Amino acid sequence: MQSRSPASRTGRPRSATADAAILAATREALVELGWSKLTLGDVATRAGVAKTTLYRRWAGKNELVVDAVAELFDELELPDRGSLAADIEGVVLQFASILALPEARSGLMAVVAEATRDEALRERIRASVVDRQKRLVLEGRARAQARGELAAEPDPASSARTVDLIFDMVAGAVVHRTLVSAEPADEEWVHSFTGVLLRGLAGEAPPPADV
Amino acid sequence: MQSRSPASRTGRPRSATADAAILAATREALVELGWSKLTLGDVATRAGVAKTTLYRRWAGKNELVVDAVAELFDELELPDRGSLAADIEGVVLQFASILALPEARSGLMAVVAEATRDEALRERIRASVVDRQKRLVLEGRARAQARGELAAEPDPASSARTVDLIFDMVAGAVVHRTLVSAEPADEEWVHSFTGVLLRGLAGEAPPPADV
Amino acid sequence: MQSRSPASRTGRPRSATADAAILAATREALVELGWSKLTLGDVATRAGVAKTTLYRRWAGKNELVVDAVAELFDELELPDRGSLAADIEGVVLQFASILALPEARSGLMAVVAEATRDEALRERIRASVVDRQKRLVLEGRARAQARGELAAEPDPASSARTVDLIFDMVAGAVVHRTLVSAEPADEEWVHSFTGVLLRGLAGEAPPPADV
Amino acid sequence: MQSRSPASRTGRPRSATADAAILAATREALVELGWSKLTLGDVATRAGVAKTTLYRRWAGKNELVVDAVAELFDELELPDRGSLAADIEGVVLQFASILALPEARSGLMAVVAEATRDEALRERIRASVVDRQKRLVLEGRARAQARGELAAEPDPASSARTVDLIFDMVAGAVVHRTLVSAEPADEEWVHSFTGVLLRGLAGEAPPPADV
DNA sequence: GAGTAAACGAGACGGTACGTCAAGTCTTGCG
DNA sequence: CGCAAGACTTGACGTACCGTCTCGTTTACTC
Repeated sequence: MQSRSPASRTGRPRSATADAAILAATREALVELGWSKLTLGDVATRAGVAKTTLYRRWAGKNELVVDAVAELFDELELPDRGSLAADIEGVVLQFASILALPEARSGLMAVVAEATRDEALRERIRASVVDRQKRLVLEGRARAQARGELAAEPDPASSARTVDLIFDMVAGAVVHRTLVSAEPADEEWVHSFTGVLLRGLAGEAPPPADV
Repeated sequence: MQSRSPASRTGRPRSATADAAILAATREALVELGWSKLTLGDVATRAGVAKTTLYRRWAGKNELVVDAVAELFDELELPDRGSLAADIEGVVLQFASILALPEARSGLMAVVAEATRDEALRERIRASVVDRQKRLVLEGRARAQARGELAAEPDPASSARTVDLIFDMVAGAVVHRTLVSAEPADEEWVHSFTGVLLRGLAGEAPPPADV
Repeated sequence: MQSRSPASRTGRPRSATADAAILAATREALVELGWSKLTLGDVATRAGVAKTTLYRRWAGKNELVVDAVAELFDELELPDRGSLAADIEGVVLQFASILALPEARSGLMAVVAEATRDEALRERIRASVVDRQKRLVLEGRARAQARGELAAEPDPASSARTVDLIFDMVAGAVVHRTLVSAEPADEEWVHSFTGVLLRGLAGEAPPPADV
Repeated sequence: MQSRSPASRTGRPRSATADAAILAATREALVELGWSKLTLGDVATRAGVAKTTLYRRWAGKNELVVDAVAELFDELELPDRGSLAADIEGVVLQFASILALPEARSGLMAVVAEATRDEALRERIRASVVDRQKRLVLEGRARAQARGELAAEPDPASSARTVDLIFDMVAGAVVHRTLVSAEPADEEWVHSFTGVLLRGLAGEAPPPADV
């Protein structure tokens, strides 16, 4: 999250509870106010903390919100449901349920938007949010290959590209459904989505003539 | 965009050039400053217009940026490339090229983020950005069905659901690739993406053993 | 009040009623809002007149208010009450009753304050407000000299100085009483004031021991 | 001037120098621009202070100017010149010399005008400007009574009324001479004024026939 | 268990932008 | 050309947060 120079061993140590209180207050404020009306002064007040304490730990609103939202993704995991399709549906539903939380909806897109002009922020998001999800894709694929549902990809570079592609497709679709179309990514939708993802558009409907 | 009561026929009419100047200035400022550092006062100055003139036409930053970005999507069209796959690749590339513009990158995600807490804004985005793209999906599908590449869907409700799903998948994947992964949605990527979209994950790689 | 070039004889003539309506609306606004919150746009609306019409006649707020307030002083006159003391009391009470009107209180001091930095405005005030009152002082003195209550002053320069002095004393005292001390200049006060003015401080109280 | 709750002992203390700089800047701006063109933003800039700092201490232009002008009256005092007439001339000259300052001319009338619609402002003016002067009248009268120039007034209520009357007459005359007539209240004028004030109009000229 | 160094709360500080308001000017079309 | 309507530029308003800076106070380590 944030670290102090290892040399500083003297003086009063930072309050551990303050960190937690600030992140909780940030999420609370995100729910009530949304990203754009969230102010650091207000967060500090909610957390029962002085503004300086907050600035001692985070550089600004962006960094703070990334950390606050990232904690929501801690619980993601991939239970083995027996088949690739079921595994995908499971993890997509988990992802969708997080995006349904107002604190995530408000904050996530906003920091992504900010990150278009801030490389460090983009890296922070990648490290604390994206990679945590991408790990599940890797895990799911390995499992599917073990089951024989997917062939092994020998070339590591091409393999990485495929993972990235799939991840962009999964995460992108859920995000777009949830935030842009503003419709719930419920079980029915996830099922349809998984169908297309696995079998393609053509395979979805009765098989085409030839192609 | 914005309209006045049709009854108001008296008084000095609004300057038509001002509108265009403001929207152009907004895009310019988006490129240089990005969403969060864009200020309406600065936009007004760039447009050679008073702040009040700007506020007379738009309620705030969000509405202004939506309109400014929406104009970028005016040029989208779907040339007939002969096959569904080629059509998809064509339109996805067009979409990706717009998202590659800095004025779109900076602004689009931000207004979407704002829209999570503002129904009217969400509707404005849908009307001026999303629907303009969704039309292409409809058109492409009709063409594919005419070619026999896709079967006709008799049930209109299910048909609409399918269009929405495909649209979320296409737009979401491109957006995620471009803004979150921060990698270019170039021809190679679009080709891979189209492959998965049409034939599914399983069909992408060399066919699996059995299943 | 204001004049147009005598050459302009063509075109639509100015509405005579507009002038009266504007001045009346100005006084109404002075009562309701006071000087500082009075706006020309509001006056125009109250008068049922366009702002341009107002600006065509007056240069600004100051000039307009002077004219609006000056009309209040039109009615001042000096009935012959038989003695200098009674005449003074009469005119002072008249003056006080005008200053008791909210439209005068609010506006008069404000334009005087503005006039400290605007020679033309000061002249306008002098012409339309001050001189109208000073005339009464002259008249009253002539009458008193005719009655033998005051000796004639042969030197015209010294005579003018005395009139100015008396006028400053009378007007100043009433204004200060009314606006700064914020107490009514009622009959009792006017009587005491007139006593001091005519007989002096020493003569006011029972005569001092010696001196 | 302005005070904070005595309990507030925490937090960064207010800068003492800022207060002085602001008041000085206010007087400077009054001289250069006059009341109506004085803006708080400009004052803040002149004082090298942020606008917020200014608003933290004063509610608005009126209060600020009253305090800035009030400081000019700090130096008023009443040296014993040996006779009532000489004392009066002395203090009136002092008062006139303050009113001759452009910072006082511009500001004082304007705040008085504002005070006609603002009880709190009127009280503030009374406390910081008027009472400071009225004290001198009281002192002068006591001294004159001690000298035997004036008889003691046994009734306290009537005594207070007399002081108020004299004060309105003195202050009103000087103000009117200076600001409305826009003539200097120089020694000659003050001498004439004192003559009338002490001996009355009748006593000023060669003694009238009878009365 | 005294000293010390950093964290802490409070809140003032210099800034920047906000969104609004009024001033005074400039088109419109109608009379 | 006068006039009502209303858009226009300009510039100040008073507010809200920003991120920084004192203050005086607390709290843990260290000697």
